[in-house]
Amino acid sequence: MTAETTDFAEALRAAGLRVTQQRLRVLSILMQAQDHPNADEVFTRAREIDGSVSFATVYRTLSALEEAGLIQRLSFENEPARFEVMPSADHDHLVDIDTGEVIEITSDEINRLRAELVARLGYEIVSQHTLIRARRKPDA
Amino acid sequence: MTAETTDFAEALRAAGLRVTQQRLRVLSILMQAQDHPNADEVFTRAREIDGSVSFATVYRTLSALEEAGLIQRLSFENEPARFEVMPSADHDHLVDIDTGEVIEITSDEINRLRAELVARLGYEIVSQHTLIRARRKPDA
DNA sequence: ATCGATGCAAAGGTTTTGCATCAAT
DNA sequence: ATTGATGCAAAACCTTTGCATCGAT
Repeated sequence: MTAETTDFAEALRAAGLRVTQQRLRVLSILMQAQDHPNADEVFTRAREIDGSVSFATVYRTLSALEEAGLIQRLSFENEPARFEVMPSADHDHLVDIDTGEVIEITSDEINRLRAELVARLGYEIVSQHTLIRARRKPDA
Repeated sequence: MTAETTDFAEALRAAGLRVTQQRLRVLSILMQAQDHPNADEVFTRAREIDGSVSFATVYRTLSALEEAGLIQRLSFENEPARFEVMPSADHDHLVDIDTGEVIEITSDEINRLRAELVARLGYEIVSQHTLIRARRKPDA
């Protein structure tokens, strides 16, 4: 077991989950991913490594990891949910509507303003996510 | 035809769509809605008025109206898409995770900051939406 | 040995689509 | 009359679930 998978294993145990090959695999796929794969893509990548992984397990694993706070589910418009390892800071996503490329963006100031606004309404933020659909500026 | 439906009719024609009973009905339902109904709820409400409206038409109509810029599709997490008439100003949604209540929130300052941020990346915002899952403050 | 996790297949819920008919232009 | 819109039913699509088996503890 590599140092990397040892870390994963500890995180899983800390969340009260059994350390299975499948979970290590899914976590590792998401940690290595440069993009934001959906369940089907995670499944395909997992299959390349272990031909016996099932669809059901991928879905169950993704839900379990989400509930354990290890990964985050992203709900984009009109497409299956995508996943990413839990980010350290709240960040949002910009989708290039022409290429489909996803860019992560962060603004502490916006986060602060939002928290204030929500607090004024008598609420506490549990989670938040901004989806921006944008197009490259032609004159950029 | 009431003044209200005349307005709808003009909006439809301006969008290059035929003015059908079904479209007027769906638009009218969304304009009167105090909530953010999903396709199924729109269908049910339409059925109460016209027993012949079909599911397929509701979905096709919602997509057509969205493309025409008359209504907006809201993608919440893990639930079917909801719809609202196109708002004059960009606004976001706060979902009370305990009651399911949806509250509309707006902040010109946040919108401005976001536009700036996106522009700096060389993009123009096509649409944007923030979903905040929140819980009432116990000590509010 | 226990009991949670898995794989398979089948079902569930939401949305789309093919096609004949209808109705707005 | 033309052609887009509708209704119906069937399919597609994404996700969840029942159940027998497997494997982590």
